[in-house]
Amino acid sequence: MVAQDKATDALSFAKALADETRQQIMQLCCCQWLSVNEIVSHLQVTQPTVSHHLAILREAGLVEIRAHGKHTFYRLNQEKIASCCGMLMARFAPQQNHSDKPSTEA
Amino acid sequence: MVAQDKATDALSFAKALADETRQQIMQLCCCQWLSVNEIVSHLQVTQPTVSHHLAILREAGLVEIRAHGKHTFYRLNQEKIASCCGMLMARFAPQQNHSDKPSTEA
DNA sequence: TTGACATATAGACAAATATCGATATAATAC
DNA sequence: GTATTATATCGATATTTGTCTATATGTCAA
Repeated sequence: MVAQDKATDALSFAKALADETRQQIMQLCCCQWLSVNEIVSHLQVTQPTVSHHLAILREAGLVEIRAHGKHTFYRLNQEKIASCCGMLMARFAPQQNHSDKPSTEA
Repeated sequence: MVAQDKATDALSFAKALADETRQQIMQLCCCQWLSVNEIVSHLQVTQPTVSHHLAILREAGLVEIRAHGKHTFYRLNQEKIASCCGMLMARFAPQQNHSDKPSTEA
């Protein structure tokens, strides 16, 4: 597995999060394994749409997958979420001094 | 100032981050005040495009603004970034036990 | 006031994407 | 085997969004 650079990680993480339906899916399968149909039954979109969003979350590494007979179970990858949030903070909210005024102040 | 609900915050934060040009802008004005033209000079897009992205970052509360004569200076709001990242983690990566197997396991 | 400069806004257009219905794939049940 | 169920993929479409040019707004200098 080749590590992506930080910028790519930050972008793909943000893009994966940037949809309301995907955030709803993430809320649903946070802390529990759910099959695709179980997820569909909680939302107002069709099964293909849910599969599409799950594919995006999967490619971003934000969900774990487990096949079990006819069913495929998904669960949110909370560790990945935590590490991506930490990466975002390190990238955009470093804890260091910053000036309080524009440098070109009169 | 009316507080948005968590879901709205999480979505607008993610959407604001979900563009490469905006992330470049955020990198540039992290820890320093920059005028719009200074930002433009570092990027490969036009001034109106930068203004457009700054408006999106502004609406999400991710940048601070300071007018100074003809110039308008922007700086990344690192505290907001940190709080939004914390909110995302609380929402999608709560530190609690979760089962290791699908509940419907045979 | 006029002109130059800095930024924002408006409108058009193209690219990306969220959604759907239809269908393919795969596993189980009969 | 066929039928049924669960999920993924395909192709079309509508919406969103990023970008541009043109222009408006606002500030400063002469």
